[in-house]
Amino acid sequence: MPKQTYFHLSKDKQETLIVAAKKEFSRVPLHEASVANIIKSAGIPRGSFYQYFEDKEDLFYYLLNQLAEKSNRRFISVLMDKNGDLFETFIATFQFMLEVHRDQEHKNFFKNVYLNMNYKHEKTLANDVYEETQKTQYFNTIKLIDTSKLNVHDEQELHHVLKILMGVTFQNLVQLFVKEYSDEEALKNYLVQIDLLKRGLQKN
Amino acid sequence: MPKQTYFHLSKDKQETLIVAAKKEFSRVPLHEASVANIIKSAGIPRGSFYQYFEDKEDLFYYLLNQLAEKSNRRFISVLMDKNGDLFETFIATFQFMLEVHRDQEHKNFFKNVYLNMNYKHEKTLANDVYEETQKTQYFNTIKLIDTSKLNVHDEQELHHVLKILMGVTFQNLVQLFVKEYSDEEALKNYLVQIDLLKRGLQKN
DNA sequence: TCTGCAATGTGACACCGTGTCACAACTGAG
DNA sequence: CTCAGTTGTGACACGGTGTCACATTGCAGA
Repeated sequence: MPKQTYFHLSKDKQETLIVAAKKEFSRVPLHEASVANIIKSAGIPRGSFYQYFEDKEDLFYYLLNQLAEKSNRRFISVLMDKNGDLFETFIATFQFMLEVHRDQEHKNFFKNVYLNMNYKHEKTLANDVYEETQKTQYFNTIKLIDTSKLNVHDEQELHHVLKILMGVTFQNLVQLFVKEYSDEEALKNYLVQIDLLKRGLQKN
Repeated sequence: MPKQTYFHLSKDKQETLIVAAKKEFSRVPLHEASVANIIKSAGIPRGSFYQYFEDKEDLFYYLLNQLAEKSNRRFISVLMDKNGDLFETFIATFQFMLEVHRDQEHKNFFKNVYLNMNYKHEKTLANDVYEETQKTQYFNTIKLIDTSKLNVHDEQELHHVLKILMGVTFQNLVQLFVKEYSDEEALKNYLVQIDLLKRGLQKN
């Protein structure tokens, strides 16, 4: 989390920092990004940077979290639109992600995120970061799911279903960049996997 | 891949390097590891290191690949033992992984691998690295699978099933370190997920 | 045994990035 | 106008990387 000093800055300056950061994190993944480039691009002295952020990771995860929150809100609203249908929601979300990632403004940034998707990145994207909101938000989301269509017996199993779906979804987004799939191919593969998940991998 | 020079070294010296590398990569994840520590521990000059390896990544992935190959051979032999039962094989492999990771010699190394599991790590562990062997090995493995128990219609779907199972397996191994589960808890969770995958997430 | 080329060993060095710290500038309450 | 608290600033110490000129070794052929 950025330091208080950062939040005392004018919205303008905050935005400038974010833009500069995104530019650098679009160029290279986190561990190759340099503070030097960010400050040059934002036009602030080095010392100031460290007044605002602990380090580049602090800024990176703040940025990633902002984008994740947007996605998360979208996920919830789609879930409501689809009357709690989890599969439909995941598919719609995946499609939306394809669009977002196609967009030049975000493309390279997400490429660097997904190709270096480690636990902390995934946790951030799964909106698991700032613990206060985490649990309540999770329970609110869970409540929206229509479990009557799901093959689960208790909340425990529902939790695992979510884990599986998120895992598979992330995996497919990673593949999008690794294999340089077209949107159509990526979606096709994802749909096959979702279908397999729905109907079960084992023959009855 | 290490340079030829490395392979010209005596087995002893090779082993010393490997031990030193593993020590450093157990201490910290790849991007925090330093060549300085490896050479100090191995007792070789800096210049020599760069005679043997392109950089520390080269050494890291070589090491990881060695371990992955061991796992892979094990996977295949278990698959044969279990007469091609994919689920049984994955479960047995997961259990074996739990044992291996419990072992102090490997524990921290794998912790650093899994908590920073990015695409390249996963690809290496999935034994996807050196392209020549990759495809033939994949097809040989596939042939061993008893598809009569699986809810798949073609090889394409089988491929996706493998993707899903590997993804879920990796995810659970990561959780082992993130949540610091006991072996029993980790296995319990994994079994719940495998069971869900088998029977399908959607109610009939 | 000697010669000379190719392969390997070596560590000082140039370069680059990080995070800090002493000091400067600003701000606002009294 | 003052002064304490906050923020701005950039030079700097530190540590890590990969290279390169030179030293050493190994070995084939005379």
